[in-house]
Amino acid sequence: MRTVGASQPEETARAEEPGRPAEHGRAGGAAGVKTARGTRARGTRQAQALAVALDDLPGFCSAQEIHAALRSKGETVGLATVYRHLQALTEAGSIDTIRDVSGETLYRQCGTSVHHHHLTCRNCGRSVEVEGRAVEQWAEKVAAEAGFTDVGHTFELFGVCPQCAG
Amino acid sequence: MRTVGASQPEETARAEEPGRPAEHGRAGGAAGVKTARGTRARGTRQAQALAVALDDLPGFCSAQEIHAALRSKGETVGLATVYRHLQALTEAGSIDTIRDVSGETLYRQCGTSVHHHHLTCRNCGRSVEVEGRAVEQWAEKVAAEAGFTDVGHTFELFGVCPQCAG
DNA sequence: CCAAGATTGAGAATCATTATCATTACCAGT
DNA sequence: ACTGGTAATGATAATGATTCTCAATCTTGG
Repeated sequence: MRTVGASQPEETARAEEPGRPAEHGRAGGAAGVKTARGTRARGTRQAQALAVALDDLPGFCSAQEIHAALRSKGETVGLATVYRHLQALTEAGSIDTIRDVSGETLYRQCGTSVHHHHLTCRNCGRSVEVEGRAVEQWAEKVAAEAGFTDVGHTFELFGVCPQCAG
Repeated sequence: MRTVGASQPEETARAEEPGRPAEHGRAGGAAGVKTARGTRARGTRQAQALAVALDDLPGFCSAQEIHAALRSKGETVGLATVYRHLQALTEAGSIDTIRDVSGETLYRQCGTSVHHHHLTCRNCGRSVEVEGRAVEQWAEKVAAEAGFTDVGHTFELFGVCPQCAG
C-alpha cells in the first residue's frame, strides 16, 4: 500500500460511541446545492466532509485512503459513499484521477478544468500539474497517421519529488 | 468484457485423442531452455502453448482472454500458469503490457525491446507500436524542471482502428 | 531407477471497486 | 406541523482480476 503524507492511525477505534444513534441520510442544515438529478455536489454532510478531506490531502490518494482519513477525523462516511462521490466528482470534472502502478485509482482535487497531466511523487503522492500541449498534439498526429479515430490517451509521470529525495 | 478481433471458436472441433491421460507438469520432449531459476522461458508444453497463442492473437488481450483462447484450442493450461508466464515474460521484456481503461492488464508479444508505446484499438485490441522519442524527451525535461528524480511514465493511446471504423 | 528440484493447476485468498437494498433525511405540498 | 415522494446513505454482499498455497507431477542428473 502506498503511504500518504497525512497520518493514518491504523488502530482506528472500530467501536462507535455506544449511545450514539446510528446517523443516516443527509446532513441536517446543509444548504443543498441541488443538481439536476442524482448527484448534488456537496449538499450533504458527507459530501462536504469529502470535499474538505480532498482539500486537506496534499496529493493523489486512493479512495480507501480518503475514507480512512475521514474516519480518523471523526467523520462517519461509508466507503460506498466515498466511492460514489468520487465518481460523481470525476465525471463532473472537479477532481482528477490517475492510476498508480498497481492499478489503484488515485484522486485529487484539481484547479483547472482544462486538460492536463500530472507528475506525481510515488512516495508521498504530491503532484505537479503539467500542461502537455506538446504531447496532445503529438498524440493526435500519430493517431491520424495510423488512421485511428476517436483517440484518447492516458499519460502519467511518476517520480520522486525533491522533498522525498532530499 | 472486451472482445478481441481474432475469432475464438468456442467449441473448437479439435478433440484430442480420447485416451489422453491427464497431463501434468512439464512436456515430454521439450528441449527446455533453462534459465537461472524459476522461469524457463518456453521449455514446457504450457509455456510453448502460451507462446503460440501470443503469436496468434493480433493485438493486446487480457490474461483471461489468453487463457480462454488456449482452452478453446484444446490446450489445458491453468489460469495461474498463464499469469505466471505472462509475468515472467514481461519481466524478461519479451512481451508488452498496457492497462486498459478498466484497469485490466493486457499483454502482447512485442518485437523490439527498445522502449516504445502503443496506439491500441479499443474495439479489437489490434495495436500499432509508436516510437515516442519526442514524448520521452519532453517527459524528462518536465520532470527535471520540477526537480523530480527517478522518473518513469506510462503513456497509452486508445482509439478505433480503420478496420473497426469502416 | 532414484532423489532433488522445478512446474503445474485447482481452489482459496486478496483487494479494490460495484451493486444491493433497507433505512433515513430533505423537500414541496397540503 | 404532517406527509408522501425521492435522493442519499451505508452495511454488506457480490464481482472480478490477480496472487498465493500446496499437493501432485514431471524432468533431469547421477
